[in-house]
Amino acid sequence: MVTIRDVARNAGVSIATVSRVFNGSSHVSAESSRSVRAAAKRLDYWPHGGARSLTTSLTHTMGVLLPDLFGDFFSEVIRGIDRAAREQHFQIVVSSSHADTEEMLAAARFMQGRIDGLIAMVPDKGSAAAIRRIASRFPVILLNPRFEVAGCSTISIANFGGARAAVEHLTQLGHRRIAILKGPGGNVDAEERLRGYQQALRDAGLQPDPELELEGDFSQVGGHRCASELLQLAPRPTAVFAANDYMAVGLMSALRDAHLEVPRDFAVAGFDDIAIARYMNPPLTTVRVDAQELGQRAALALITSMQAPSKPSPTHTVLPAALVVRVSCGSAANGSRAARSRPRLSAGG
Amino acid sequence: MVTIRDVARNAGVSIATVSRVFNGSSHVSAESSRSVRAAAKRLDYWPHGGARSLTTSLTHTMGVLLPDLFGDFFSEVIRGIDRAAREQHFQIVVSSSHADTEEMLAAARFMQGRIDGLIAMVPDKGSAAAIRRIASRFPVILLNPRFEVAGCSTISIANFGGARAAVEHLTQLGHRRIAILKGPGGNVDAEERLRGYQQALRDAGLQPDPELELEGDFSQVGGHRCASELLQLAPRPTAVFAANDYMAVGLMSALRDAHLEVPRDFAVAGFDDIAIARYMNPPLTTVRVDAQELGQRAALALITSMQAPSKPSPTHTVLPAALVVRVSCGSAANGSRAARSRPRLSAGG
DNA sequence: TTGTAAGCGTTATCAA
DNA sequence: TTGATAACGCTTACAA
Repeated sequence: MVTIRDVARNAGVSIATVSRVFNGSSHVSAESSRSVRAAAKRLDYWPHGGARSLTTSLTHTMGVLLPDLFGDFFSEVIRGIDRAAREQHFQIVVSSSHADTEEMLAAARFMQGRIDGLIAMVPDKGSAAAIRRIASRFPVILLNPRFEVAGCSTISIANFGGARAAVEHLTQLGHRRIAILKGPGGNVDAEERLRGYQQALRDAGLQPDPELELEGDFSQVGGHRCASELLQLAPRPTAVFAANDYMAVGLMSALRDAHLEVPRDFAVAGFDDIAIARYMNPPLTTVRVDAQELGQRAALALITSMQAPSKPSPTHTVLPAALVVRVSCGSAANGSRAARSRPRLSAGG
Repeated sequence: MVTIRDVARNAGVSIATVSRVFNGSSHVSAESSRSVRAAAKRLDYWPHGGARSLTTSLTHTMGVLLPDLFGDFFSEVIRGIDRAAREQHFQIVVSSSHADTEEMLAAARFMQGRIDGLIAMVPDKGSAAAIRRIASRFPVILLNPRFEVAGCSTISIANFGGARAAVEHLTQLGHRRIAILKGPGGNVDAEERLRGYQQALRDAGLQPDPELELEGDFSQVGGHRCASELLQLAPRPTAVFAANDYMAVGLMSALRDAHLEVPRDFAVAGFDDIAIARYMNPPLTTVRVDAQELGQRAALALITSMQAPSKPSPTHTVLPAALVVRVSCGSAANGSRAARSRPRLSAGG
């Protein structure tokens, strides 16, 4: 390995001078600068990032803790983080799928001394104490948090508002018996979307009915599985709100297998607006969430808070979730030809 | 920040002893060990990873260089890497979307001293020299490479064989005029799949026709856009092989808009077997590629090569791509009711 | 079994 | 403008 010492020797200067050249110090003669650069090029010298950050205690790296990396949503979040990070000349170290709090803590521990700050998405409430411990060591930005952590900025998605808008769309189309495919138990997003669903029902003078709340798991397979359960309900619902698009995809496929037609026999709405939603058959009415922006904002917030001279007071951002009306909910319940509702935005959570 | 020195002082021992306790050295008395652990707990001591790896010159981290992070494929690759890495107690630092070779090189340079090895996916041939430079500093595993780099192990996907199998499926169904939606120019995967398509045609005694090779870009929008071009071809093709599933999705959506039915009016085959392929309407016949395994194998290969006492000779693995027959290609060309071909595997590249 | 001290490859503080 | 040299937080001979 070529070190700063080799370059110094080769250029006939001290290591301090080499360091100065590479860090853009102005107090270097043109002559020295030239010979240092020449030597570095000759030797193909690459500075050792680890050593550098040991002295500066700046790593120019941010950690990312996610529950999983599966599917459009997480990949878009990471993409957003990566994009914003690169623009600010930051790298990211990613760690996901922690079986339990202990494993998550181990990952964070490992990052100690390798990152300047952390972006964490922790859907599990039991990890609050762990996050607090982590947040006492470096700046932490929380994504869609279930809990408050003193001093941590948060960025969330308007799960409640988005779900409410989707279900309101269904009630306005005349549907009275609307089922929901819930997300996995204990998941914040799932719970908030369920709340939004229930609120929209109440807003329409309907009573939430536990029988209509089907257990899902955010997966296509899960959505597919729910279909039979759905079809056994009596009287049969006329509409379904799937708490995410993957479940809607699975459900619609199962309905097709059962020779049921969407939206004629069932209105179906989803959540997330995954890339293929608009290309589905029929195109899926869903709630758009900008996962990439979630990541981007988090990265920017983190960099801001790391570069702040004193610990800034935390901010809490909620990204809007907008209803996107396509075809899968049809125009009106039970085939009656009511006016088709227009696309509308739901601004808050 | 609590350092090893604080723990030593608090426990009444030297820093060497603290270090020994944390590194599981046997030459420590039970008494010392106990008091060190107690002190560490009291102070909530977390070792500084960067400092540790400076002395050991082991970072327990691997770098990942990808062209992008968009879509199912890359997210599954990262997921596979992350999974295998965690099992071996490795972390990953990710960097993607490098506009040019210079930017990619900068990312690798930045990683110097922070990683033990690198997994790189570089679809651009012009980066060969850069990769060679990188590979001279630490072990590099190449994913789907376009070029050879001395000493680098590679893991690829059977693009050629998979595409050939898909198109062979179409010819066996009786199709004679088969178009292809090509991937972006300069992309290895795209080029290999095109080669496979052409070979399958020749195998069936058909002459590849440039007119039938439509320019695509691996995106849904691109697939959608190709539809009109496709429909203007005279005589009109009866089948289309899309070089990836996203384009197939966009194409099928456009065909639907044009009141054309798949597979009745067009047989459509894709490549990748993305998560929703089986749930599409109609379910998509495609070529399955295990992106996660690609990542997993790469991580394992990297760890193996890093831990080898001497530089091991490079290996070149090709992951099979298996044809998955669903509905989108129908049973026989032009509505004739030929026997439906069975799912079959294509083993090689 | 323990402690002292010499690194690891940098940056940063002094004098010169 | 330069060069010694002391950090940075840790591991690891080597001595005791």
